[in-house]
Amino acid sequence: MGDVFKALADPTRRTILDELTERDGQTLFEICVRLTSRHQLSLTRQAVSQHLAVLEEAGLITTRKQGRYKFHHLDTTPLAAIFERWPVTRKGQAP
Amino acid sequence: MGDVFKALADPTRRTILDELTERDGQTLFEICVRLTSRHQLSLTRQAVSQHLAVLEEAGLITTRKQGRYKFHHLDTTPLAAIFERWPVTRKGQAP
DNA sequence: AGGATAGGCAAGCCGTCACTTGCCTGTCAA
DNA sequence: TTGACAGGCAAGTGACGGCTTGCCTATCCT
Repeated sequence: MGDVFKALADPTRRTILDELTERDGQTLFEICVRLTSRHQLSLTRQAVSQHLAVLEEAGLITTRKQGRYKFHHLDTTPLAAIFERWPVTRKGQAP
Repeated sequence: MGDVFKALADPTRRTILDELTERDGQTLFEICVRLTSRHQLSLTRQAVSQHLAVLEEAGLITTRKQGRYKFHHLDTTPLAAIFERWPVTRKGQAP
């Protein structure tokens, strides 16, 4: 479970999750392009690749290889464990 | 929002949140004792104090000072922003 | 077949972070 | 009032993390 938070601790990785939320199943180069063109993040391909490896190890993304392409898919199920551990109490909720 | 994930990235801080979930409004020394006695974590008082500062800056705990005691209270409302950003899709949920 | 494309592996650099050590401030009780 | 208790403020150290550089493998297209 610690891997999930470690993965989410980096702002670039959170931006990657945002990009996959908007358009799922992107490849490494697509993510690189969108990070530079839409978020002004000029990162090396290897840097993004390492970020994706961290996200995959945390279980937040799954990969599907097809030919020479590797597509990345978002998986938010690990986030559900957060709420089971520390229930979120909003205003007006019963104590 | 990045402060929340940075705060949750450390296992000791997550354990502190667990302790405050079980018993809210603890003081610094109480947390120290419970970390050592129940979680086998032998940390200095200052180390725990720094962890609490990080958690407070992230908005995950609030402090209430009374005399020479300072009580720490859990606040899980920042966690709600996680689900608003990346909706958790459980199995059997409508696409 | 051969070049171009998509991606992987490994070492190195630099900043941040967790933790300690040392000392100082404020509050309560005897 | 003086010590004991609860907490705070730094500065220093060692390790981990993010990023780059350089090179290598695999797949597709002409």
